[in-house]
Amino acid sequence: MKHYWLMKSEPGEVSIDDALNARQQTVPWTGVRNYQARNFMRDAMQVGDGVLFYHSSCAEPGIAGLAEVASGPYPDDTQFDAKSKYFDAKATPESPRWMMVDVRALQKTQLLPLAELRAQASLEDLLILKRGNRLSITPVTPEQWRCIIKLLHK
DNA sequence: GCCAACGTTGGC
DNA sequence: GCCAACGTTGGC
Repeated sequence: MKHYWLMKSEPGEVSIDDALNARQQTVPWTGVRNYQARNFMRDAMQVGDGVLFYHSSCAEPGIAGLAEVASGPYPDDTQFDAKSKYFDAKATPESPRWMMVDVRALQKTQLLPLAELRAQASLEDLLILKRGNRLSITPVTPEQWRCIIKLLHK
C-alpha cells in the first residue's frame, strides 16, 4: 500500500529547486541521525510513496513541493566519512547504523506556509503541528494528504 | 534502569 | 538569539 510522508529539508542545504535540478530529480536523503526518522526510511517507506517536501529553518517554513520515494533503503555513506559532519564513529560499512532513501522531486508548488497548515481544522493531527515535534520525517494520513493537495491547488 | 547534563531542532 | 521540547549520553 502506498504511504505518504512529510520530509523536512533546510532550503539552505537542499531546497525543492535544488532537488528538481538534481540529476534525474533524485537526491539522497542524507544526514538523518534520528532513529525514528531512520526507521521510517528503513522499514516503512516504499518506492512510489508520496512525499510533501517541507522547507524548515528558513524565513518561510512550509510545504514547497511534491516528491516521491525513489529508492529502497541503503546506507548513508556520510556516516563513515570522518570529515563529514554526519560522521558516526560507531558505524561501520559491515554494520551501518544510518540508512536513507533517494527522493525524487516532482514539482515545486506555491508555498503552503506553516501558519496556513495550522489554520486547517482537518489538519490538527498532522504530526509536524504537534507541540514539540522535531521529527524530520513524519507519516501523513491519506486524508491529510488529500487535504494538503487540495490546499496546494488553490 | 535511572536521571542529570548536555546537545539539537526549529519556529519565532 | 531565545527558548521550549525532546533525544542522547554516560555515570552510578
